[in-house]
Amino acid sequence: MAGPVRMVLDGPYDLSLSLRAAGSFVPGTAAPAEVFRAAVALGAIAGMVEVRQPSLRPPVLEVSGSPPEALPRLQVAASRMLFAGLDLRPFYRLVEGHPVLGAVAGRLFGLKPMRPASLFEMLVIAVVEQQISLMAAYRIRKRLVKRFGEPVDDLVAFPQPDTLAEAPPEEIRACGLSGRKTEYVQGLAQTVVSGALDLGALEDLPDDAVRAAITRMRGFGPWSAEYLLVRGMARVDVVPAGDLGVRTVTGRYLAPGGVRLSPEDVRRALVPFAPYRGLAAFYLLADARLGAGN
DNA sequence: TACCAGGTAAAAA
DNA sequence: TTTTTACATGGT
Repeated sequence: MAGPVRMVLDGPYDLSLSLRAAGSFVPGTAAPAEVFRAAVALGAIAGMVEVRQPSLRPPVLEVSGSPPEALPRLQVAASRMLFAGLDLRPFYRLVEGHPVLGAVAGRLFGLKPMRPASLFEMLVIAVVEQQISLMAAYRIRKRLVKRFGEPVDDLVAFPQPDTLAEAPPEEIRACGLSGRKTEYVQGLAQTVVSGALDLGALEDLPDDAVRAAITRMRGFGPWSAEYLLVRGMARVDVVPAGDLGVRTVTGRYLAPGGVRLSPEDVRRALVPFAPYRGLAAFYLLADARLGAGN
């Protein structure tokens, strides 16, 4: 293992809190971790990266990883996964004084989302999570990773597009995906392998162009495109307003009576938080999860 | 047991 | 064109 490399972030960050929040979205939550660890695909092989936070103020991160020669790339990957480039200060200024979001941001000071190492993984997760509970989706994802992923130490990197493209459909179904979702995942994998969809190039496109590129594929509707934008691409103003979890939590926190909102009402309720509407929704979801005793 | 859970495409009306 | 329906798993 090489490193650590030291980074100082712009604006507040609390890795421990962010790990706890990420864990709260996953069933069977393990004991709260202080160290972020992930397997990262590096072309033909996979590497492993670890991140620690020795100092909260100023927010310092220490990144280590293996193999040693991949440390620079692993550092880039870790920065990406932890939203290291996102400065929370303008968001906090925006919600300061808001009766609900101000209080939530105060409780969750330093919280940032986490995202998968690749947009491909985010898109597969989106398909897996369609319609079924996060609990069920998590189990299915774990089976996919175990069956098709690349082991590194005690971790497993998410399967590569070519692996899923070439896999026998029945083996993907055996992980718990429906026949239809198996077609979606393999269609995505083939589209990426063939070069018809350049995931790297998406990063340079505006939101609407990304939406169009994603929804062109069978199995990827508006929700999946918005999920990719906000969760995978850090477009913090994007909100999947049709998302059941978002509709429920925005209702609970922002609507009189606390009832689940319609997608239109979700958009209305989040208007004051532009250009951070997606981040605001994430804070509400995290607050609900963490407060619920998870 | 039935129903719901961070949707989508395809069939039926 | 608009409205149903099928899909798979896991918790309650």
